Amino acid sequence: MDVYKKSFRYDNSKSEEEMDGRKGPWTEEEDSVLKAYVNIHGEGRWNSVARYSGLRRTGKSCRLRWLNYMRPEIKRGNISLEEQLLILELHSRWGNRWSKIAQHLPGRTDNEIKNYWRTRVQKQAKQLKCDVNSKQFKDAMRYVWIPRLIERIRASSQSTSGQPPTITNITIESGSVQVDPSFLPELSGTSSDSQVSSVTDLTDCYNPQSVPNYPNNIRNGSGFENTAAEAWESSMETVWNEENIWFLQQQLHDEVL
DNA sequence: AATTATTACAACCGCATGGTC
DNA sequence: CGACCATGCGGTTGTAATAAT
Repeated sequence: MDVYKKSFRYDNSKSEEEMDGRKGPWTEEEDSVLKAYVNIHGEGRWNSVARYSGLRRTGKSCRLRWLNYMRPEIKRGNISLEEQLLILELHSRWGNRWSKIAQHLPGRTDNEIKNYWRTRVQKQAKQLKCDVNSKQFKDAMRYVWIPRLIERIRASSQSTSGQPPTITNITIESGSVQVDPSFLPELSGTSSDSQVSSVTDLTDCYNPQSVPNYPNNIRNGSGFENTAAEAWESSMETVWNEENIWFLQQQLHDEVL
């Protein structure tokens, strides 16, 4: 599932770099060498990997390539709704502790989560003309974005009976998270989505004056097109274990009460 | 159809941390 | 204790792909 197989055009052909240590995108040959070496010797000792594998890369580079791209358990593809929810929740608690957050998302790397945050979440904040750490934006996330995600997760679980247990089993105190689904911001990230419109939705629906009495005051959002988002969501692969579900339930419980 | 703007994400960098001598 | 080295982490950059104009 190599979605991202771009061929960057760093100048990889310089013989000096070949001697001193290459930079830029990894080639398939390099990947093969790294994979073979790690399969034999295991992870860690990255400087040794760099030194003895024949790769002209730094230990750092080898480590990064392995952890963020080549590990067999790496999950590729779009971030699922459940994963988005977990990222938002955990980030609200831990801030930019990407590595820590990633530990609770099996198959996802800190780099991927960081990229998700920067490209999606920070962009929303920018559109709202507020800082990502501001109360305004945190309220928008807490009272608009997250409930929306929960609703969508619930909806998707109801439409897929017989599925393994998922995060959709979360129980939230009645009345605490009741938001008109059509009101909430678009979160999807497919290339077919209109990034601008999704941002505009969040901007439009967020009304600082009405928020203090949330959740009852969140109303009147205009709907927006979900087609692309739903197509994207339906293609998601979600792997959840009991521990993750329990963990998120705790997170949500703490937030709601 | 061509050009410009935006998005996604791999990879790099600098700094922090921890282990060893 | 301090110097050195390896590794980990978070911020940032660069570029291909895609969307918008």
